[in-house]
Amino acid sequence: MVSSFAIISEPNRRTILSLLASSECSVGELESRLRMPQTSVSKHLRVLREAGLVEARIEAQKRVYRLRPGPLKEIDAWLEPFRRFWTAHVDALERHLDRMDPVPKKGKKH
Amino acid sequence: MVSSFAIISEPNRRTILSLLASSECSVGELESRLRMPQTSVSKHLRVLREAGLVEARIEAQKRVYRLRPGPLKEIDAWLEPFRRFWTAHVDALERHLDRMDPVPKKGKKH
DNA sequence: GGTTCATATACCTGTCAAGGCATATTCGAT
DNA sequence: ATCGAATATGCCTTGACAGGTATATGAACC
Repeated sequence: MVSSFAIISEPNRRTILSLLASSECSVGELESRLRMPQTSVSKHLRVLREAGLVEARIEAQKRVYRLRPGPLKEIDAWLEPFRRFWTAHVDALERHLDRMDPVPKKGKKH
Repeated sequence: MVSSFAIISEPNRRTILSLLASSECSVGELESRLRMPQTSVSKHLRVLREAGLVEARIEAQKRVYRLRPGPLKEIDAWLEPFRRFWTAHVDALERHLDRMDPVPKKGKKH
C-alpha cells in the first residue's frame, strides 16, 4: 500500500479529505465543491480508497464516501518528534540545539 | 515556494528531517547514515533548503545543516481537524458520522 | 600553485502520476 | 427494453521528479 505521505501530497486530495472530515459526501457533491471534472474526482477517490483513507457506501446510483482516518495517524506519529520545536520559543530552541551535538569547545576534562 | 506536503512525500527527505531533528549534521554524516550517494543527499538538501525546512552553516569546508521546523507547522495544522477522529473510539465515531449528514430514514415529522 | 577533501551543480534518462477525453458500467424510472 | 443519471475506467499526453554519472566550486594544506 502506498504511503499516506504520498497520498496527501496532492492538494485536491487534501481538499477531499477535509470535506469528508466535516461530513460524508457523494461524488457529485465533491465534484461541485471542488469545481473539477467528475472523472478526476473519481480517480482521486480511487487512490484514496486504495490507500484506506476513505470508504464508499452504495446508495441507489450514488456512492457516498466517508473518511477513514486511520492511516493519517502515521503522519501524526511522524510529526511527533518535531512538535517540541515549536512549542518552545526560538531562543530556547537554539540553546537546545547547542546542547544537542556537544562540540568540545574548551578543555572540559579537569 | 513548494508545499511542505510535497517535500515530505519523499522517504529519504523524511529520514533527513528526522536525523536533523535529533542533531545537526554535515552532508558527509547524512551521506553515511543514509547509505546514499553524496550527490543525492545534496540534491535533497537543496530541495529542503529552498522549502525553508533546513538551513546550512558553513564551517571550514563543511556545511552543517540544521532543522528549521517552521514549515512543518503547516502539516500539523492541516491534520488538526482529523485528530478528533482517533481520540474518540470507533463506535463513538460512527455515531458521530451518523449524526453528521442526517438522512431522513422514516417519517420523523409527526 | 597544485592537490585533496567536502559539497554543489549540470545533464541525461526512466518512471510515475495527474489531467483531459472518450467510453463503459450500473442502477432507477418510464 | 430503453433512457438518463451517477460513477468508474481506459487510453493518451505531458510534466515533474529521483537516481546516476560526470564535472564544477571552494576551502585548506603542502
